[in-house]
Amino acid sequence: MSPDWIPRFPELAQLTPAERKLIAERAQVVSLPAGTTVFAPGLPADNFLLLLDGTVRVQQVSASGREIVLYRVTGGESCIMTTACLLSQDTYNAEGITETPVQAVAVPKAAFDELMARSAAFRRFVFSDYSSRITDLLHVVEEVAFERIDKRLAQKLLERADAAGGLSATHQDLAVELGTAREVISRHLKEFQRRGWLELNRGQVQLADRAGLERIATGA
Amino acid sequence: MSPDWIPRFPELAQLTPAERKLIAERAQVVSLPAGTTVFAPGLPADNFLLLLDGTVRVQQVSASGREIVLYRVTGGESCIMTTACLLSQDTYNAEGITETPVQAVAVPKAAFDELMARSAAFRRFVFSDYSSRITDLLHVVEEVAFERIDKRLAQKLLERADAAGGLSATHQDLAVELGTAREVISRHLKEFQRRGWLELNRGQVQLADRAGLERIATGA
DNA sequence: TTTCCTTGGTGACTAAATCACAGATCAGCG
DNA sequence: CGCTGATCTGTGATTTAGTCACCAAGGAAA
Repeated sequence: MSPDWIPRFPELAQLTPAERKLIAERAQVVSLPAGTTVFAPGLPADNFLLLLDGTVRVQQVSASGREIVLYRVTGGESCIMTTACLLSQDTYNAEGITETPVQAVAVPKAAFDELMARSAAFRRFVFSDYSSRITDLLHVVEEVAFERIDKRLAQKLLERADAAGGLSATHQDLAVELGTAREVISRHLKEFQRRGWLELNRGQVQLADRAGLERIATGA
Repeated sequence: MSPDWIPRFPELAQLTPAERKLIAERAQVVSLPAGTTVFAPGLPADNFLLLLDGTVRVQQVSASGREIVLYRVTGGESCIMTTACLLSQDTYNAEGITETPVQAVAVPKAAFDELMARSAAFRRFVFSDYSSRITDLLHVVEEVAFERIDKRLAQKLLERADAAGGLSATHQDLAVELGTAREVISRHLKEFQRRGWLELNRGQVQLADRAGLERIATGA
């Protein structure tokens, strides 16, 4: 009884029939509306999540209330932070929130442990997820510690704009993406607009000259 | 044949005799002089390292040459970053360097995989190490993104000074600890000295008033 | 001693963050 | 429709951090 979502995770293609059966019996497909807190300090985290659809945003909140987006988990990936939370003694202040409606497979901790014990493929899957997240975090450290805000903002705009160059986000949203202050974003956006690289409207950014942004984004 | 170093890792106390035998036969105790590069971009990483003695400093280097210390691995801990490097496609720019002479147990990748397959205790050990490192990285992100340099510098001085309040480090060393510029450190140290909190000599900082530093370090 | 290298000091400037507002825009509602 | 409160954006003033360009002191080595 191989569940029909297995093909969504190429790394799990090598699971044996018995392992597929185990996962089919013990895991549940869940639907979460946008804005659901998937994990947070203090919340019990007793499921390993495999995302089928939608995205989960993982971010950190400081004592002073400022926030920074660490990374996003999308379809075909797993959200190891949930389980990592469990293991760490130190409390840490990262939280995961669904950005869109999400369909996910929830694997209870006991089943997760059993799969880890039995399946080399499952172990590889989990480890590669850990590695990706560590890579993501290293990337955040590098950006925050060493890169200029204008460069990071240009990168983020190019990354998050849709095919038509549109992007729905307030200045505050963009500030959280980069872990900076709203005023800083407002000023840089204004300067980008002055240079003709984009148009601004309340809650909306419209890219007008990707090449200009790309020059900044690559550090020219 | 349980190797005599097993008690150094409490999490491994529950290994069965067969698992101990496996590790005894396949792992090697190695000695590394201070300043050895344990892992780095481009270097093959084919051993899982368990530290017996000494410390490994893990740091990140930016394109522009600036550096930041991410965390340290000390006796009784394992250095998962080495294996994490292997799994991640994306190149990343963290490197591990021994700060002191180091004694470590090197477990070859094949033996590591076998232990992961056979021992729940070993899996818990590895996962708890992953979690600790993620926690460390989250802490770095938080500090870099949200905290003031004077506060972080005071914390670092208190953390790294010996019992007598002495600390051998150049201003540049301290700048790397915090991922900032040498001049910034020089100016803050000077100000701390002016307030009577410490004495400065070439390559040496001597704390004179821990209470003063602690007030800054806790954000007063 | 002279030379070279490392370390630390400093002024001038740019970038970013913080603080304190004020104006603009929008959604909901009487 | 026209208020009202909430959200979003703009902006000046100030502080903090980072960058650039040097120079000088101290120590090591030739």
